[in-house]
Parts: sequence; C-alpha cells; structure tokens
Amino acid sequence: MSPDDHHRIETIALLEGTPPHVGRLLAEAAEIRALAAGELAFVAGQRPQFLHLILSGRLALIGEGAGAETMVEAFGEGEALLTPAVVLDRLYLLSARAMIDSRLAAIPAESFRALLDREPALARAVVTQLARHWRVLIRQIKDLKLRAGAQRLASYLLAQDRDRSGRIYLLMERRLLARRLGMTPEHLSRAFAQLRPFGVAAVGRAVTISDESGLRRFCDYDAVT
Amino acid sequence: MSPDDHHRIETIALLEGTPPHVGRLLAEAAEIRALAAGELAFVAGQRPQFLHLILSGRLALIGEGAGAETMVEAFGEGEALLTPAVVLDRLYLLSARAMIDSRLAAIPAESFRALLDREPALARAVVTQLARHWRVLIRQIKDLKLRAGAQRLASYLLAQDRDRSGRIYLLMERRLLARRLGMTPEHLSRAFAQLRPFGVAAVGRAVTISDESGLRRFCDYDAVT
DNA sequence: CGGTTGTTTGAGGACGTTCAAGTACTGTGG
DNA sequence: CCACAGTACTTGAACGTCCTCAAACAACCG
Repeated sequence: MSPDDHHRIETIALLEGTPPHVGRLLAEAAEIRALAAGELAFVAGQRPQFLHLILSGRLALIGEGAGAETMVEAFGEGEALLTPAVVLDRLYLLSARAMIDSRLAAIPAESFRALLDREPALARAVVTQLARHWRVLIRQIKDLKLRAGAQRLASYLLAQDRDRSGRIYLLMERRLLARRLGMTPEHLSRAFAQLRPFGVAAVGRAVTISDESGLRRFCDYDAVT
Repeated sequence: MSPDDHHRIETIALLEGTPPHVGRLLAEAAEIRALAAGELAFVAGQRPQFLHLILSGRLALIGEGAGAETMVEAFGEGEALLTPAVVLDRLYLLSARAMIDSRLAAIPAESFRALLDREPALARAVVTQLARHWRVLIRQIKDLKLRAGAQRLASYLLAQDRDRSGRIYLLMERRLLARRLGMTPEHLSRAFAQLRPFGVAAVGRAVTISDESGLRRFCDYDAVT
C-alpha cells in the first residue's frame, strides 16, 4: 500500500475524533481494492468479509427483490459501506456497485469488530456515522410514503449542493437517479417536465432552479438535516 | 421512581453487555413518563430533550409531510426512541405516539451524550442497536421500492411471530398497519383479499397462513434478518 | 341501545408503469 | 472531422395499481 493510501485511511471522516493509532491499525490491516465503473464490491446475501471504506470514487447500494433492482443510496469518498452488516456479522441486504472507477480500503471484518470492542473512540465515531445515515434513510422513507414522484425529485434537487452560480450537477445518470427516487426513468423524465413551471431547467447533468420558494412549497420541503 | 422501574432501566436490552454502573447512572438520571394511548412523547421538529426508553407499552414513529401522515416503524418494550436525533443533537424528523398506554424512561439528552463519551461499553451497545435498526429501515425501503402493496403485506405477515398453532396476532389496528406498509386502509383491505388464494385468513387481529411457501413465492420473501 | 370508530366494498380518477418508438448523446474507427 | 454504433433519454399510448370519495357494514363503548 502506498503512503498516500495509508494517509487517506488514517484521515477518513469516519475516524474523526479517534486517536491516531486507530487509523494506523486500520490502515495496516487494510488492503486496497480498485474497482472499475460497474464492478461490484460485494453482493446481497454474502457474509461480510471486509469493512469497505471509499478512498475515492462513488458507489451505489443496490437492492434486489421481486425481479427488480433499485438503488437505495449512493456514497462517496470517505464513507463506509454497510457498517451494520459488518458490525453484526449478518448477511448483506444490499449489493454495492461502483458508479465510477473507485478505490476502496478493505478492512477484514473480524479485525474491525475486534478494534470496535477495544477502542472506545472508534465505537463512538461509528455511533455518529450510523446516526447520520439513519436519518438519511428516514428521510427517504418519509419521501417514499408521503410524496409523489415529482415532489420527491423536487425534494432531492433542493437538498443537493450548488456551485457559486446556484447550479446543481447531478451525481449520477438519470436512469440511476430514477431508481434512487423510486420511479422509472420514463417517469423521472415526466417529473422533470412537471417541475418546469417552477423554473427547473435541466441541461445534461446541470440543473438550475429559478423559483426556489415555489418549488419548496410544491414538495413541502423539509430543510432539517 | 420505584425500585421496579429502576431495575427495568438497568436491565433494558439496549444496555446488554454494559457494566452495571452504566444502568445505574442512567436510571438515576431518568424520570418516568406515563403516556395514555394516543399521547405524543415528542414531535418532529423539536430539539431532543431526552432519550426515551420504552419500559412498557408500544409507540409508533410518525412522519408528517405534504399534508399527510405516515407510520415509519413501531417499537415496544426495551427499545430506545430515535437515538440518532439525541446523539447528534438534531431536530427530530419523526414524532412518537403511544399506540397503547405506555411508560417511558426519559434520560436527559445531555447526560446521555456525556455518558456515551465516557462509557465505551455504552457506545458499543448503541452501535449494535443502531446497526439493527438500520437494517430494519433498509428492508422497508427495499419493500417500498420493489414490491407492490399486497406483496408488502405478505412480506410483513411472513416476518411476524407466530404462536404455537402458527397464528399471527397483528400488533396494531389496520388503519395504522396500512400506513406502516405505505398504503391506504382501503387498499390494505383489498390486499388482504388478494392474499386469500394463499390461505391468508384474517379474523379480527388473528391471521392464519395455510400456503406459506406459495405466499413466500408471491412476494419473493427474503428471510435474511 | 345508539353513537363512535374502524373496516369493507364499490365506482371513478390520478399516478405510475410498461411497451414501443423516436431523439439525443458519446465514444470509436475511418 | 464525420459516420456509425451503442447507449441514454424522451415522448406517446395503453394499462395497472393505488387513491379518493361515498356508502354500507361491523365492532366497540358508553
């Protein structure tokens, strides 16, 4: 492993607040996996062999069932993939697929669990990370149950980061975004059309919103993070 | 507080594996709240003042938005309510309503967070609890995105506990179950009708399944917990 | 027993999917 | 640089699922 990778693992967001030797131990136990876009890091039903940390790139968590496939959430640099399955030593409920070329640090599951028991600061850091992700999932469940498709799209757009000029760059192709939002690509296309009256203009992956407060009202946006 | 309540807090499932003094400290900091059926423990948008542990009874987590209301999940004796909001000190995303008369132990949020930083075993126990709940939410998201209403009902029924004779007792009225499953009460009624060919017979809150393997196939049941 | 609340059934409509075709991208080799 | 293939996105029509509204029915509680 390169010193650069070593450093990236030690300073990963998950470990914020932990003493330096925790990162060092994890980095020593880790091996690096490079994934090309489209490759799987693991698949649902497997027993977790590693805790995967994303060093660079972006991965989608994919759920399968009833003959279809959906995307639950996407994670980028600095995030850990499916800590719960690793912590509990249970079968994965989801698969992970690289959306773009990515590099992962794979920490043997057993080592991670052992360290979790031994290092209070690590356990504390994992609590924070799980709590954050928990709230992301809750928001998604609320969206799916309470909002119609176009409202979910509006909600999603309003939550995205903007550049200086207020433009949003979509982090994934629309086919995948559709599945993240719980609809078909066809319906997503129509949902974008529904948002045009609020000044939502999409050119490729760039999206602009001119009537933001109108859009907020349209989807009953909840800004709480 | 009664010695009985004290004991119940100390032996609550969340604290499994923690040394005795953790339970004692939490019990000393806690106050008891009795809720009548229908009363709210807290509401979405509030800043968490307490971590609530359910000593007895059952509470539903309610999400509001877009002019409607839904039930995300229900929790019973021994469970903690919305640990993530308390841990992160963020506004609640959900409200909690007592489904039946219930008793809660309310631990001041600040005390809980302090203890979480100080007691490694508590942090470790919270990791386990959050990880378990995380997987419950993932299953729900997969259900909502991948399965139709009747399939979600089938899936839900197959996951419920049975008594010796294989009967299921629904833990809530159907109106609420409908919202848990992401549908209207009317649709739930029709979903039960759709499951009759698989021998799903409902009498009041008792449900029997005669063709379990057929039902499993119908909803592509995933038994992984 | 009547009032209240919860559940079922029916009819009509809105939302979302499927299937199919057409249109824009994107990258490759000539 | 263009032609081309392959892929993604859009649009349209038909269908299915699910919701709304309304009414009948059942269960529960004073």
